[in-house]
Amino acid sequence: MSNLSHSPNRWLRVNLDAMSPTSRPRNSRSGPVPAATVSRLTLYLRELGDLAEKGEETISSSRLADRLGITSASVRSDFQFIGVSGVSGRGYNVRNLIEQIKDSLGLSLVQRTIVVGMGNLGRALISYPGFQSRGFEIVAAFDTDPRKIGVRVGHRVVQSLEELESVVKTQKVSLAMLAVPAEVALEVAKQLWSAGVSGILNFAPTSLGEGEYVNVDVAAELQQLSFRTRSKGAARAAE
Amino acid sequence: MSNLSHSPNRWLRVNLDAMSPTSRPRNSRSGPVPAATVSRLTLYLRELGDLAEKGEETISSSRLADRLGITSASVRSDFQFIGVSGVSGRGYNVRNLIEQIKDSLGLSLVQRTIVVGMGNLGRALISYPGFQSRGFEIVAAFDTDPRKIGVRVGHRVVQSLEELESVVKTQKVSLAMLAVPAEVALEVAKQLWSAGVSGILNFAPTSLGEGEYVNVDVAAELQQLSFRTRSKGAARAAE
DNA sequence: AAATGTGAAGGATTTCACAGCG
DNA sequence: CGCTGTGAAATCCTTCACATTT
Repeated sequence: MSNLSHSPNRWLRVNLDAMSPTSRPRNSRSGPVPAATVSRLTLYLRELGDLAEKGEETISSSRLADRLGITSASVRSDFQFIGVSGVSGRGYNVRNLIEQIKDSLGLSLVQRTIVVGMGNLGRALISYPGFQSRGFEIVAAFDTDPRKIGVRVGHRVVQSLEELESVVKTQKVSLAMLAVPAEVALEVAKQLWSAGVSGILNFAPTSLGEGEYVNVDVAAELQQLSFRTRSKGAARAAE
Repeated sequence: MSNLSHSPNRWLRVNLDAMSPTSRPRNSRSGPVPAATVSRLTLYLRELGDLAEKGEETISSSRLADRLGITSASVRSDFQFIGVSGVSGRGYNVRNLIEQIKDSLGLSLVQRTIVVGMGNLGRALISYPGFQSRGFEIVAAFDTDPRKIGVRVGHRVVQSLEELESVVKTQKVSLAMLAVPAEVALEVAKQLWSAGVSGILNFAPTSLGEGEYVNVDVAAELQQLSFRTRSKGAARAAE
């Protein structure tokens, strides 16, 4: 349930009648939010966070676009998909924009997250300070290696995978970051889904089959970078 | 915005059985390789590596497609872009495929890479064993913190950024992974480009402006995952 | 004047569907 | 047969351009 209990305000003009998770405002460019839009929404959030810190109150589509190297039309069209409106001649209200993007990404409440696999990468993830401010809280860490279980990493104690299901339930975990060796990634992923996790961010270079997941494959990104530096001399930076 | 792709015809050469290191086929679906294709090529490489290990000699577009959750037409069309051909009724030769994809991504030679920033993430990257087999060698590590310089991480000794330029030159470094705090990322990126690095894989959640780079923003990926798990119940897993 | 909101145009990418080959 | 190679169709995404709003 999205709770937009902000006081009415002249910048914000959304139809927030009964927004159940799957319903969309209808002054939007109707239809489902395109994947390309979703991916840009996360970038807008990043920039808007900066702007808010600097005390900026409004932002125009074209200034925001410039910061990201995209077109202003693209920005406006993305905002329409999530039903955000601005003010002609002035722009969009930064604070509202942040709330509405968060809301449409399912980030109005902090998402409770776990890390599975306490190798170098898993430990780095646990200690990374940037999650909290972007909507995620790491509530537990897991490994199978008995030598690692019970050890403190950051400010969490590593637990056995046997405790997975109960932790997911009692702690209301929704997402997991999977940082285990590729050989076991699929197997552990199945355990995660069956324990009730709803999505996995997978750092192993493997497909995970049926469930909901996103891969982060650093070597693959390097390979794409390699291609760009070879072929086009004047390529646009992207992310 | 301006689309300044200025790559009409660079070098066009055949690469069927005659072998010449850097060649670009012409029985391709002419024109530049689409970004979407490039990103899938890296995934094909991953799967093909597995298949090769298992001793498979050929693979059909549809079996490969199934493994990645995409369509076989997509696979065939991607292969056409890089001028790879298969055999009717049989499929594609795994070993050749690997070579040709590597070739078209600029990976026929190992790419010499550095890591800048020896925090938790930088150290995890240095120790990650998966780069070598996918075409990258980490040849040096850098930090600015005097307490870290001279320290051994993995099997490299951390160097000062002052040595950057000379290392890039003498070691023929082409790519860098940037794992420094967001506040200094842009500044360090400029140093990297001016030292002669041709592409940067940026782990800080910031845009880097003009040069050639790709961002890996873990929190942003989590946010996209969050969206997917909220909205569509029957979403396709992707990467 | 400055900026939004949006049809319509234009590209890019994906998928279809099927002829033809081994 | 099974599978490739490929035009053509379909879909998705981006950008243009301009009327409209504050």
